[in-house]
Amino acid sequence: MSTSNASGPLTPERILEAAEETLRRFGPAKTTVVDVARALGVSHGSVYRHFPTKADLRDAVVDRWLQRMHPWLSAVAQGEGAAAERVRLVLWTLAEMKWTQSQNDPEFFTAFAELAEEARTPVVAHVDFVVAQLTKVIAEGVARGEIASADPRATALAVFDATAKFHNPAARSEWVRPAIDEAFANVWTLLRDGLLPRPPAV
Amino acid sequence: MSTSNASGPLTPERILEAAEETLRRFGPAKTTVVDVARALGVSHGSVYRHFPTKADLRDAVVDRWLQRMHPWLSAVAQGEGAAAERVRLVLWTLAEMKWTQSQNDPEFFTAFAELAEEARTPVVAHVDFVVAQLTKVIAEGVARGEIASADPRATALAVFDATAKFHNPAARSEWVRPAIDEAFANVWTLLRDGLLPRPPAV
DNA sequence: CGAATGACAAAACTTGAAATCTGTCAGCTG
DNA sequence: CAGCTGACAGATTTCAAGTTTTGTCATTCG
Repeated sequence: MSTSNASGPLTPERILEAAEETLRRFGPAKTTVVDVARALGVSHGSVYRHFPTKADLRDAVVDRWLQRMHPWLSAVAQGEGAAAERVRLVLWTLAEMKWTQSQNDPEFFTAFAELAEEARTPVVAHVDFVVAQLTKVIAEGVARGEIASADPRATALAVFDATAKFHNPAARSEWVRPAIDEAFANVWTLLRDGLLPRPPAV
Repeated sequence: MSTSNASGPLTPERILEAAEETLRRFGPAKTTVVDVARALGVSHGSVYRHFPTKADLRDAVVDRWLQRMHPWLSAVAQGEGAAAERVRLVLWTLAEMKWTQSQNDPEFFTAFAELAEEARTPVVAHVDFVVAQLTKVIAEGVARGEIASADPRATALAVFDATAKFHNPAARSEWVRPAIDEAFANVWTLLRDGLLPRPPAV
């Protein structure tokens, strides 16, 4: 019996699509490779032809999820306006996207946050991407005299770490509005004052 | 048969001592109220006379553990020197005490970190204490013209939140030395520059 | 001949019956 | 009689047997 699927050859992309859908429906605890294969109308052996282990498949799904945010972050990083304001926007966008997802679909977000805890590699790549965007904006701000920093990458890491509470899914239990907006505003006030160049002492 | 214990009447303090010791030996998952009672040579009914539920006993142990840090934090908060430096010292001491414990006795620290995740009330009290210390130092700095802040409590919360990565046990997996010392230094540079008053623009 | 299958062994999970634990309280004991 | 005990009911956890899942690979299919 051939359960052959309408949509062409089996590709990593089609598997990832089906895996994310299955994860969404059953949750990370209940999703098996056989479930994913069934959603595609193939045997589980075929899935293993493209992803050597279940952990690799899971990491690839997490990677896809994280990378979907990247265009939005690039956009605000490359926008117009003062460098400090663009740093704020990158951090805010990063946090806001996660808050929104976590509020709109808590189960899905929790599922992905749990997966992300295990999936070191894609998370490291995501952090690297965000820090690279911040570094670019800060370096530009330094060049224009809008931001004071001896080492733009160190400063980028510092603002990223200092706002961890707002974008790290591990802290999601504290994302209660409106308290979290206020906390972000308070932290940002301090960071912005730390970024701005000081006029030479009199 | 009386397994009567040498040391006087059963007090909450003696129970907490035994509970902490038992938790340390068996871990939070394997510790039962019966174990604690056995360590004291009493029946578990006697423990329930002093703590209405196991959760209350656990919270009291966590509370004791967190409060043991308080004298050290008060000491640096009340020390001499510039206000900003004392803010740094409070945050550093808070982080350092946790890093040290987590390195010296990882199992014990993990156990307590897990307990703390469930024990809302003592954790809130601990955060309140630390923020109160920071608020005092910042308010003093503002009075002396050493620190710029429109609202010392908001600023205290901001520096506390901005350093969450360094003192929140939930982030303990990232406490790898020496990377974490450097990350702290970078964040602090930014926060300090945000705290210092700016000379009036020319 | 490359892509896919499905039978298979080992590992990881599920299940439910037995054991243990929590929290109560009537009664004992010093 | 104040403080403690231990039997007890209901909730939770353990453990071993049974089931499912992962990952491999010889074989089949187009």
